[in-house]
Amino acid sequence: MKADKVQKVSNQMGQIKRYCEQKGIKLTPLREEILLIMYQFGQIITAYEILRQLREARPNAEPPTVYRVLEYFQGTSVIHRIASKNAYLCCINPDELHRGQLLLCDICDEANEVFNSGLIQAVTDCSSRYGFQFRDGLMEIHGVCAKCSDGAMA
Amino acid sequence: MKADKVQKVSNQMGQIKRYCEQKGIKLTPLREEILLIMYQFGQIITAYEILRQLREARPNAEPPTVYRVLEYFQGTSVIHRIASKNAYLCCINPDELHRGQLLLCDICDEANEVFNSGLIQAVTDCSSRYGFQFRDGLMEIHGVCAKCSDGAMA
DNA sequence: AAAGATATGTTATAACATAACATTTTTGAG
DNA sequence: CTCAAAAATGTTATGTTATAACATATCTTT
Repeated sequence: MKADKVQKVSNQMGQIKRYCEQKGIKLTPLREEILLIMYQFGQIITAYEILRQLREARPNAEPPTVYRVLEYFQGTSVIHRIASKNAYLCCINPDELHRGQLLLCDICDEANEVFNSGLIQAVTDCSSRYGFQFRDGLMEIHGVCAKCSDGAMA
Repeated sequence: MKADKVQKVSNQMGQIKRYCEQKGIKLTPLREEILLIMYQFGQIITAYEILRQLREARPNAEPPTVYRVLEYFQGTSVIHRIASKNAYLCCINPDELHRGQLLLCDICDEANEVFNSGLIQAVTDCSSRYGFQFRDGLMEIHGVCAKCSDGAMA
């Protein structure tokens, strides 16, 4: 792994640890290992991919081990579940109340989490026109990312 | 089943048959049976629920039988797959290019398909700010429907 | 009637997720 | 400190969703 990536992951781990301490979110060795796997993976990841990697250190790990940690972190806004991909992603900014938009590239599978309050407002307004109360959460938006739409790709 | 519901389902079947004929979408006995099951169910439905019902008439039906029909209809914009629910729904208005918004009630599971071009514009605009090309499709919006937010519910 | 395309049948398994109960570890009250 | 409750993790089994791969049947066109 390249040095700059090691540094990046290390920064992310430091940041999330501070966040968890502030919020009273308990980290355990298992939970930290799973966060580390997710940050190192650097993109959306499935529960079973986490399991495969976790087994390098813990050969006896079973699905519930992973799913319980994922559930705990979802409940504490540390990670998102991406329903349309059956995958998970560490939240870029848990302070933003765990909402925002996820721009999902259908070509390269890259996920870019952004926060646009105008769009949240637009959805809220549109919904209310039908008497529907929009529940703030992560909105999954599918399309093609900048890299993939810039020529280059066949 | 109540008479008005029978009438409604019958109308829906008539409408979709005309639509398919216009568009060159081939209906077969199996495909019609599955559409009928979906319209009669009247809400979002899982592939395995369709399978259970299909087996009343075709006891030997297996998952691929259902999934292939669902795939065919998705490709022809006759039904939507709802990723966040692992479920399927007949499209209210296939002519609207198979896009729009699906207001999904997290309490009663009701799905209401609507079409708001302003919202599509808002999402397109927001996405493009990040160099992302929004792919028009069904947007899944979670929240609470009018019925469920009107007191009454505990 | 034959050839190719389309649709469906059939068997097996992959991929995603949770229920239920056992054990271990942590935490807090007394 | 220590015991009891709570929290976390281990373990086994199974539920749920979806597809791969190959066989057979039907339809279509010549």
